[in-house]
Amino acid sequence: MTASGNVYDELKERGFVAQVSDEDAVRKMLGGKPATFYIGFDSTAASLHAGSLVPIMAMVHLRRAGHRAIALIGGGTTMVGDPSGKTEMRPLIEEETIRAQGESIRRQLDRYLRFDGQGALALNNADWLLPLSYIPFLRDIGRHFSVNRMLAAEAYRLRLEKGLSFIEFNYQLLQAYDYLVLFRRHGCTLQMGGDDQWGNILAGVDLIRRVEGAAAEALTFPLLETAAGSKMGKTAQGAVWLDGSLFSPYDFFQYWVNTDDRDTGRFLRLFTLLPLTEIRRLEALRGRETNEVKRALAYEATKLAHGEEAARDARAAAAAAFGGSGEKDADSLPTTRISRARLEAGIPPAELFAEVGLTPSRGEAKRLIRQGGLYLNDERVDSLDRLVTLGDVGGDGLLLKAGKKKIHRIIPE
RNA sequence: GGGCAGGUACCAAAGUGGCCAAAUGGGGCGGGCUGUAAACCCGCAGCGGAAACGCUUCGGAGGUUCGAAUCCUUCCCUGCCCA
Repeated sequence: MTASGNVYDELKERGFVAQVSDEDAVRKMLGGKPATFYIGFDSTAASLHAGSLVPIMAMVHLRRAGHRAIALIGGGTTMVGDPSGKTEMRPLIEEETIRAQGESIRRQLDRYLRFDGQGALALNNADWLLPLSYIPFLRDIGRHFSVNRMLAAEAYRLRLEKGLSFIEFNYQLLQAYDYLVLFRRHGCTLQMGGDDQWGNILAGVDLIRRVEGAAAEALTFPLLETAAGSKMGKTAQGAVWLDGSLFSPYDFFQYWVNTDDRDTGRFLRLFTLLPLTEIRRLEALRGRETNEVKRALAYEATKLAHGEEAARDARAAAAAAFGGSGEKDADSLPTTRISRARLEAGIPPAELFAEVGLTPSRGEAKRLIRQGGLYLNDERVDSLDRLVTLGDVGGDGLLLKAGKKKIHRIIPE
């Protein structure tokens, strides 16, 4: 907590604030009695990813300060697709898929927010969007929107060059309408979202003013990029999913450990609940010690996403893999069991590495062998036809490494 | 609906009958240096194969040809202009 004790100031200090409609009004709202706010999550995938952690953590902070959180699952809006900031149209998603994905997103959010129907609730805009009638909607809501103004918006600029279909052009109306519905039904007076949502959120603010004559506020979070300039929450292999079956807690932990030095302070503020005083201490550390800091970041973030036990396991596995400090635990490493018989016969290394998923194909494994990038028990594999046999297996099994960081363990059975 | 320009690998973008598994850039991956960081240097690059070589790929489907990403037909998609 900051000196003022106002969550708004805490959010700001932690780097959550990109734009606010009316800073004084928002500070006042969040400094007083419980206010109701919402953030929308479209159901475009079966899992949220690390990028979604910014809005999630913002909700967690506000919730801890006693405000009422509404997580709005975009079961209706996902049927349409948000063009904001996108270079091209997304393929439409099947209704059934959207429903299922929305449900799993709701479950993920529950980990962080604990939906209790009081201080935190999960709603789905499919409930009011899907039954809408076209003509009444146009007359009641559509008339408040200026096409001229929408076309001038930054969020559409790219799309005006590359093409924007009418269905996507409607997205903003639906999101604005969501805000209106939540204002009416739940007294929601603050909508937050990524900075690319600024236009959509303001459209809702305007709509509420026009039809209800009331003030509602908007707050956006910065769109994060890593110091290296890549999008937060994405790796070359794909998204850093919050779902442990899509992206293991171990990999999740490692993702954070591999944070760029320049990002650690920023990330500690955004992605952990550590007090600011502690964060300031940690980010002052330099050199080799920054690895300590990154482990703290990784541990906290993993704990929030997967629970304390998974976080401890991931930390132990990382220690085993990299020989760092902390308890080591080879059992926590990703492991595959291979029959004794196959090992006795001997397995070509490329086959083995590809089989356990350390390399996408045998060809890639061979490429790595030629480049000296594959290791058996930390010894470089120097030949394509040196077979892996039972003799290579030690007490903790057989350790495979692709590059210095991707690790897998083999246990005979 | 008409005219024009396009659809190539993760992205961008060359290639316009054989020398193309496909230039180049970015990204990626590996090695080196380091701190599981950054920067920098070197290298790799469809799948299978030790290799020879084989197989699949240039929006989809057909066709011409000894041979097609390249030519023809047709369909789908996108942008621009006109309606």
